[in-house]
Amino acid sequence: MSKRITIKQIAAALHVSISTVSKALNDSYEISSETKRKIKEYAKKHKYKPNTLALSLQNKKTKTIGIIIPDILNHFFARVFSGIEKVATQKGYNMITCITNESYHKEVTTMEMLDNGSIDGFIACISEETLNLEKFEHFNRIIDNKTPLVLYDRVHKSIDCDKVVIDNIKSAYKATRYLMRYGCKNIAFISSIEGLNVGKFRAEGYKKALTKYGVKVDEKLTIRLTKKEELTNKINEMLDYKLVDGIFTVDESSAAIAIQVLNSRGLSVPDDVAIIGFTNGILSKHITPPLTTVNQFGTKIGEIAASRLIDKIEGKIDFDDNKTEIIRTELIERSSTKKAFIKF
Amino acid sequence: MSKRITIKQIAAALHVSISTVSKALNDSYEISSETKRKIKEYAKKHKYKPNTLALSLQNKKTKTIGIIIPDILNHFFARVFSGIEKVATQKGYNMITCITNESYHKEVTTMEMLDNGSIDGFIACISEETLNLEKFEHFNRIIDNKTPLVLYDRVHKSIDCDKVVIDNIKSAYKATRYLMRYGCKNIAFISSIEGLNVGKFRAEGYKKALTKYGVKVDEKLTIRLTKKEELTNKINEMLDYKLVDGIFTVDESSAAIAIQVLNSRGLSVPDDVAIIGFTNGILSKHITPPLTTVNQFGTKIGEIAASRLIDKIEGKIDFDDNKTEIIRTELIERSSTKKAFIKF
DNA sequence: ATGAAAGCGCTAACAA
DNA sequence: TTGTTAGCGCTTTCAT
Repeated sequence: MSKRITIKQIAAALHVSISTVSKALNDSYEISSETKRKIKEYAKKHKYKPNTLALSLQNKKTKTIGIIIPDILNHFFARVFSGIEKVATQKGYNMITCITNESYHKEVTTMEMLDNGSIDGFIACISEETLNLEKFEHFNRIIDNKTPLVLYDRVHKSIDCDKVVIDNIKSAYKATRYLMRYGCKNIAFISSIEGLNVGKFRAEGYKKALTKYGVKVDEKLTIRLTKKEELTNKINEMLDYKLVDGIFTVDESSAAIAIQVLNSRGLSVPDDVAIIGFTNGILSKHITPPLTTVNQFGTKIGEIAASRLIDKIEGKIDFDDNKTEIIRTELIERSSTKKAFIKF
Repeated sequence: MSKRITIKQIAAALHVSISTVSKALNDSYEISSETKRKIKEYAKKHKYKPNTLALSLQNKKTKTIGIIIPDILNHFFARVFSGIEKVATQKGYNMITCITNESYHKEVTTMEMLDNGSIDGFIACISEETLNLEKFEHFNRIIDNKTPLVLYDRVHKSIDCDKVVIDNIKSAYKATRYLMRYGCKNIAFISSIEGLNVGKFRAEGYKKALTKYGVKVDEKLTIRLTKKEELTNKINEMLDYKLVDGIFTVDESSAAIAIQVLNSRGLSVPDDVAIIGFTNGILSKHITPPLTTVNQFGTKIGEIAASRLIDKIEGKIDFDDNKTEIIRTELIERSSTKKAFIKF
C-alpha cells in the first residue's frame, strides 16, 4: 500500500528543489533550519527511506560484503559465520552469502558475479575441490580488481591477501603430546579430511609429536580418508591390527564414530582408549563420554576476519598491507581423557 | 589493476553510441551482427561485466532475497538455510542474510533497512523475543509495501503471508503414541523451548496422545523450560519423583542431556527408558545410543520457501494468494527405542 | 539559502 | 541499423 517515497516526491510536495531536499536530509549547513525542519518532518511522516541502490551506485560503496562458505552444515563454519555477522552488523554492513558446497565451479562463478560492484569485499574459505585442483586464479583476479579479500581457515600461499587461520600443526602436536603425557603408548591418528590442507597439517603435527618424543610413526595406525564412508571399517581393521590406547581424530564426527566402534568391541572410552578430537562442536559436549577436543574459536576467527576486511574497505589499512592472523587454539579437557590414574 | 570497464568506455573506444553497445550486448535484433560481433569481442576482451547495481536501480529488481534466521548455530536452521540457498542459486538469486539471535530489535531494524529496494522479498523465521512480545507490525509493514514474504517454522496467525511449517501437534502426537505402543507406561515430556509457539504445540500433541489413549497427564512429568540451564536438575528432580520408562524431548540436546542424566543414575537407554527426540540433527546420529527422532526435513522447508518466494517475486503467483505449506515429518527409528521385546 | 544540472551505469522509447 | 534522450534515486558542484 504505502510504497516507498522518493526525494523527488518530497521536493514536489513541498515545492522545493530536489537538491534542497537532499541537502536538508543530510543536514547540510547550506539549508535554513526552517526548511530543514519542514523537509525532515515530511520525510518522517511519509517514512522516507533512501534507496540504498542509488546511493551505492553513486558512491561506489555498497556496505555489503560477500561471504563464501564451503559448507554451512559444518558447525565450525556456522560459528565463523556468526562471528562475521556480529562484526558486520555492528559496523553497518550487510552480508551476501554463498555456500559453495565445496565446489570449485560454484566458487568461481559466484565470486566473479559478485565482484562487479555488488560487494565491497570478500571473506572466503577455499573449497575442497579448488584446493585439490590448485586453481586459484579467480582469487587473484579479485585481488587485481582491488577488491579486498580475507581468507579464513583454509588458505594457500599462492594467494596474496589477508588471512585468518589457526596453527594446525602446532595444535595437532599439542593434542598428540597430551595423549603421550597422559600415558598412551600406541596412539592412532584418524582423519576424514585428508582432502584439505588443514587435514594434512594436522597429520604432520601428529607425526612431529611422536617423533619428537622418540616414538616411531606406524603408518598402519594412521587412517587418512577424504570422506566418512569407509571410516567404520577402517577403524575396525586398524583395531584388528593393533589395540591402541589413544586416538587423535582430526574432526568431531570421526571421534564419535571411533567411540561407537570401540563400544561395539566392548572397549571403553576413556578407560581402555583415550580420545581427543578436533573442533569443539555440539557433538563434543554431548556425546558419551564428552570429548576432549581442540577448540578452534570459530567465532573469533570470523570476527577478526570481518574487522580486518572492513578496515581494508574503509581505507584504514593500505590495500597491499596483508597480514596473516594466527588465532590460538585451546585444548578443552573432558571425560574422553579422564582416567582415574594418570601415569606421567 | 584491471578495474572493471563500463558500457560507456566500450562505446567511446569503438566510436559508437552507448545505446548501441547496450543493445548489442543484449543481443537486440536492431543491431547488425557485424557491430554486435565487434562490441562483444571488445567486451569479452576487456572482461566487461554489467553493473548489477545500475541494473537493479533501473528495473527495480535486485535478484536478491533477504533471509532472516534466528540462530545459525542451530542445525535445523542451517539445514533450512542450505535448502533456501540451493533453490536461490538455481534460480539466479543472491541472498542477504541476517541472523537475529532471537532479538526483536535486530529483526525489526534489519528488515526495515532491507525493505527499501535492496531485496525483492523475504524469507523469515520469527525470533523468540518477537514471539513473546507479540509485536508483528514490522512484518505487516513489509507486506503493506508489497514485498513478498514467506515465513517458515515459527509463524503467527496475525501475519497474513505465505508460510512453510510442520504440523507440530501431530508430530508430537505420533512420537508419544509410538512410545505408548512401544510399551511405555510413564512417559515424560521435556522441553527447553517453551518460549516458542512450536514448543507449546509439541506439548499439546504429547498431551493429546496421552489423553486419547486414556492416560492421565501428570504435570510433574512434564518439564517445560525456556532454556537449557536448569535442565539437568529438573530431570533429576523428576526422576526422584517417579521413574519413567519413556521420554519425549522436544529438541535434540535435551535428549542428549536426558541420556547423560539417566546414565549417571545407572539407568540405561533404551533398556530402562526409551527416548524420542525432535529434529534430526548431528547429535541424534552420533550420541550413544543413537536417537530415535522426529525428522523435520529442514532442507525441504527451505527449498519450498524459496520456490514460493521466487514465484511470488516473479509474478507467477498473485501477491495476495497466500498459502500455508505443511511439510510432513517422519519418525526415524534408532537405538534409543530398540528394546528386544515390543509389547502391544 | 536555494536551485539547476551533471553524473553514477544502464535501459528503453523515440528519432534519424 | 544506429543514435539521442530521458530517467531510475541520489549526491554534488556550480550558479543564482
